[in-house]
Amino acid sequence: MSEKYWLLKTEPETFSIDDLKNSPKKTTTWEGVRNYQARNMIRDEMSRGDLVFIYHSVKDPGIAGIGKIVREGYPDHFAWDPTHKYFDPKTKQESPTWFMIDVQLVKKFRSPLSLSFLREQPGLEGMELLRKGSRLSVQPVRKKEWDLIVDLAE
DNA sequence: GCCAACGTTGGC
DNA sequence: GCCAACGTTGGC
Repeated sequence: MSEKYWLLKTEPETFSIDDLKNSPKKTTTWEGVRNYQARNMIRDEMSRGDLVFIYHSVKDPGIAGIGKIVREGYPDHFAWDPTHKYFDPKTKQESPTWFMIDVQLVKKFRSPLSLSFLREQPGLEGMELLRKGSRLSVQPVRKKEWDLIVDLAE
């Protein structure tokens, strides 16, 4: 069973790779995904040990580094907290709608790979991230794309 | 700030 | 089940 590769989006003004770096054990919960397609990947497909790119969206968009899934999908309890911004009144404790994972920092890139730089790279044309209108906050990454990007970062 | 792309909601 | 209206995401 080989590890799989993913990309996780975050808005750095909400939670950045530096926040992850400064977290205890460099590990954080990754909650708040409220999209069914992304939920399905978190709940059904991600495994402990899979690697993820940490992608910063909106402000200086680009891949900032690498993380590792250290806990597989489990119910996102923030959905049941009425005071929390991720509260979802429609989901029930008996049948959780939303799931979260725990992610540990593996490395922060010396300099992030910007979206515009990635667009220029031969071999990445088919990447979900680069598709016009791509909004998924959790995306699968092909092994060849993963390897190419890791090479570019070094 | 603009706006294209996309997901969700709700009337019918 | 269709689809218009609306809200959100996110690049630029």
